[in-house]
Amino acid sequence: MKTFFEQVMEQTGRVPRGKVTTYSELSRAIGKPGAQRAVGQALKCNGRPVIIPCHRVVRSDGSLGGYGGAKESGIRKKVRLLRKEGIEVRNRKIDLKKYLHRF
DNA sequence: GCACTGACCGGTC
DNA sequence: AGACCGGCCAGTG
Repeated sequence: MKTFFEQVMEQTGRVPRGKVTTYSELSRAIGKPGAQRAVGQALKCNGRPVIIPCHRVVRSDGSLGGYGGAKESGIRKKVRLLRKEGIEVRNRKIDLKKYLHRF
């Protein structure tokens, strides 16, 4: 049994390019619905966005949520990465109906 | 083991 | 649409 962090990172890495997932869906995929806060902890602590594409994780309402470092700065980069993957980003929000990846 | 924290969520105002 | 509130969960001191 891996740690919660390991599970989160693994699932996050499974999100294909051009799609996104929510903290809620992620927690559900791990088998702990309602552990979205913990999921956020894992992503912020991973400290390795290189091997873990945390920019593909957004909030359930479509807002980007957060990212490492300063809010705006991190968000800015996140938006850029998402757009690069072919995801339409409108004012820090995305269309979950189109880009939400289900496990 | 208790208390506080946080890249959250859903509902309400 | 933006702001507030209470509730959940794992990590940390």
